[in-house]
Amino acid sequence: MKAAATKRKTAARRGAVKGASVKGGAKPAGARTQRERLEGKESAIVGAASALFAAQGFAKTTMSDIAAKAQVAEGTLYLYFDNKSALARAVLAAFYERLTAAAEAGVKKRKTTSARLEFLARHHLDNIIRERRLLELISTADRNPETYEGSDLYKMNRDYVAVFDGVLRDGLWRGDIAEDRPLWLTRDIFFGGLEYAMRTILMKRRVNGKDVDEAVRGLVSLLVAKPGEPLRSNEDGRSDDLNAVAERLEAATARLESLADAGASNRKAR
Amino acid sequence: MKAAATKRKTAARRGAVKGASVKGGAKPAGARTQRERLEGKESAIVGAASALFAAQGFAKTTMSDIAAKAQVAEGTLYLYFDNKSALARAVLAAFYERLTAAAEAGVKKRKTTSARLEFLARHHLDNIIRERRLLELISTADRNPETYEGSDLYKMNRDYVAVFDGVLRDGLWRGDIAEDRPLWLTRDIFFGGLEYAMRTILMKRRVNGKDVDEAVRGLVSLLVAKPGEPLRSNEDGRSDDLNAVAERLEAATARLESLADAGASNRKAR
DNA sequence: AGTAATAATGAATACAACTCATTTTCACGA
DNA sequence: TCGTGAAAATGAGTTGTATTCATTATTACT
Repeated sequence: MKAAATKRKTAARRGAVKGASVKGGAKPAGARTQRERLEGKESAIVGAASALFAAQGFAKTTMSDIAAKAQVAEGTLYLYFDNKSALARAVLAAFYERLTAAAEAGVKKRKTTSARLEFLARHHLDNIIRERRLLELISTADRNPETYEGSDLYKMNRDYVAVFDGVLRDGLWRGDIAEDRPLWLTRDIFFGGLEYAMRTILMKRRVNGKDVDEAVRGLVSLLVAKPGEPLRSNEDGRSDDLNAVAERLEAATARLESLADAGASNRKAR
Repeated sequence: MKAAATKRKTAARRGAVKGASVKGGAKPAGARTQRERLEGKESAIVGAASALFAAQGFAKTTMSDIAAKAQVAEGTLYLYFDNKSALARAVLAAFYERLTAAAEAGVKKRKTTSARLEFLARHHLDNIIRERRLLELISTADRNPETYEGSDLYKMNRDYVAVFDGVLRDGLWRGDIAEDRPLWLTRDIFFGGLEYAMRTILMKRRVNGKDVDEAVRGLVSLLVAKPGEPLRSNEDGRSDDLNAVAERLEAATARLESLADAGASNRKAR
C-alpha cells in the first residue's frame, strides 16, 4: 500500500530537475526538448514565486497566486515541489546563486582585503535591502539540522559564504586581519551585522545611501583593523612595528654578513 | 452599520489591559478584583502561548492548542488579542521585558565597560539559545514601519536595547571604545553578530559552552579594542607576539655573534 | 433577587494548503 | 500517420486551522 502510494510527483520532479533515468519506462529517452520544457516550467514557477514572495512576503502569498502567475494549475506546483516551504527554499537557493555569482566576480576584480570586504559588504547590504522579503524566507525554512544539512539551500548558502571565507582567509594570510577570533565568528559578525543594519536602515523611512556607506565602512574598518596595528599602515603595506622588527633582522643579517666576509677574506688571504 | 459592528472584543481588551473607562456604562467601576481576574487570564494566555511557541514554533502551534493550555475557549483568545500574530507580539514583548530586567541588574553590578559588554553578550546569547524559537516570532511580526512604531513590541525592544546603548555611551565617554562609527551600527553588529553566532552554535549538534565563550569574548574584544590601541598590550604598546618574535631574533643573533666572535678570536689567536 | 452590561463560549464560516481521480500531452514504433 | 502507454497536468474535493458571531454565563450594582 505504502509502496503503491509513492508520489507520482517524484517522477515529474526527478525527470525535470535531476534528469535521472525514467523509472519504469523502456527508453532512457532522448527527451531533449521535453526536458527543457520541464526545466522551463520549473523556473517559471520559481520565478513567479520569487516575484510574489518578494512583493508580498511568504504568508500573504498563496499557492493559487503562484500557480496563476506561473500559468499552471495549482496541482502542478506539487509535482515540482513538495510543499510551500520547499518552494520557498528553492526561491532562496536561486537568490543565493545570483548573489554568489556577483560576489565572486566582484572579488576577483579587487586586490586588497579591505576593498574586497567593502565590496562584499555593500553588495550584500544592497541586495538584502532590495529583496528584503526574501530574507524572511530563511526563518520560514526549517533549520532542523538533520533536514537542513544536505539540502539545496544549505549548499547554496555555503557556496555564497565561501566567497567571504576565501577573502578573509587570504586577508589573514596577508596579515591584514587579526587572528584573534575564529573565522566563523567573524563571518557571523559580518553577515549578522549587515542584516541588523538593514533593519535599522529600513526603519528610517527613506533608504539613504549615506547610511549604507556608514554601515559598510564602519563594519569593514572594524574587521580589518588589527589590534595593535592601526588601519592605515605605511606605503609598503607593513605596520611600523613589523617594520621595526624587519629592520632589526636586516641589521643583524648585515652584521653577520660582514663577519662572514671578513672570515672568508681572511681564509682566502691565507 | 459599521459603527454597530464595532468589535465587542475591544471592550474586553480595553477593560482588561488598559483599564480604560467603561464605554456606555454609568459607573467608572471599582472593578478591582474583576480587573485582576482579567489580567490573570490575559497572562495565562500569554504564558500558554509562550510555552507552546517556544516548544514547537509559531507555525505548528494552533490557536486551539493555546486555548486548551490556557483553559479558555478558542473564541476567548480573540477577546484579548486581535489575531495569532498579535498574540505572538505579546509573547515577544513579555520576553523582552524579562530580558531587560535581568540585563539592567547585571549591568549595574559591573563597573568596567568590557565586563558589562561581556555580561550583556553572554546574557543575550544564552537567552536566545534557550528560547530560540521565540526569535522566529520576530520575523512573524510585521515590521511595517507604520504599524510597528508605537506598538508594544517596539517599545519593549527599545527598552531592552537601551541598556546596551547606555553601556556603550558610557564606554565612549570613558574612552574605552573607538568613536569611529555611529552607535546604531555598533548595536547592530553586536546583536546581529550574536544572533548569527547562535545559529552557528546550534548547527553544531551539541551546544558547547566553549563556543559561547569564544563568541562573547571575540565580539566584545572587537568592539572594545580601539584601533591603534590594542586591548591587551604591554607597557610599550607592542603586542606580545611581536615582542616574542623580536626576542627570538635577538637571541639567535646573539648566538651567531658569539660564534662569530669565537671564530674571530680563534683566528686572532692564531 | 433583578438587571443591564461585560465576558466567555463553541459551533459555524472562510480560506488556504494539499490530494487524487481523471484528462491531456508526449515520444516512440509500426 | 496513427496507436499506445507512460509521463505530465489538471482542478474539484478534502482537510486543517484561523477567525467570527449568535448565544449563554457571569458580574457589579441596585
